[in-house]
Amino acid sequence: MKNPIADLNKIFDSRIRLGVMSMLIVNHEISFNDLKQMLELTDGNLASHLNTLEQAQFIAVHKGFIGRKTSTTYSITDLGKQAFKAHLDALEKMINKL
Amino acid sequence: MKNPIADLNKIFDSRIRLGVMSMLIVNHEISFNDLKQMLELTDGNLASHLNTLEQAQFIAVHKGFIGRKTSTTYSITDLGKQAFKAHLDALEKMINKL
DNA sequence: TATTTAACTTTGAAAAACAAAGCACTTTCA
DNA sequence: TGAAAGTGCTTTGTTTTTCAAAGTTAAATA
Repeated sequence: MKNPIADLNKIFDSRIRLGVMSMLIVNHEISFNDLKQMLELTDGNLASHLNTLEQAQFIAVHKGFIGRKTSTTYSITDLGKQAFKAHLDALEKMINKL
Repeated sequence: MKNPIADLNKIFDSRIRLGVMSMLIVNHEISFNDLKQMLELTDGNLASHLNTLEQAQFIAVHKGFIGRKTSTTYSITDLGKQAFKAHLDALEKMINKL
């Protein structure tokens, strides 16, 4: 038998990063503020998790405006999509022995 | 829209505890040593995660023998089964927007 | 002009993860 | 018989991660 957790991606151990990714898979683009409210996080906490995901190049940041107000939005990258799907596959494999 | 991570169980954020539970769902009983080898962990690390799961009453410990050698085995409790399934449901709901 | 909002960064504390070593007990091997 | 090895821990201490709170910059609104 094989180590069932070896293929899980460490970046997605965090529920918050998992939540961000799952939201970005569904919604093409989401603002900082929406993520914050949806996941019920403080600014600093969200920012640091987004940073981790950006470092890994799993998400991309877009600085823009709504009217003249700044609005930062985030989207998933191809690499991020790949990694997330691989993680979900690993989870499934681990669990589908049920 | 609802917070997608609110229903995830914090105990299962850990890949190791997730791995232990997934193994115990499939195999009725597993020894300390087998878990250790399968998950590639040090004694201390495994023991502390098992302790967390035991505290939560998600697993039960059985001290026994194989021949005359001591052998501690672990099994999942009904509560553990419930909690794990609820976690998997939450994961699925989070992801099945795909 | 004062306040608010957005999106951070910085700081620091608390919690969690982890490896290594020690330990009690038993068994096996030389 | 004595040394080495295995099982299943606990203890210790370090590293990593998480997180909240406060500070920051810049623009918008009252």
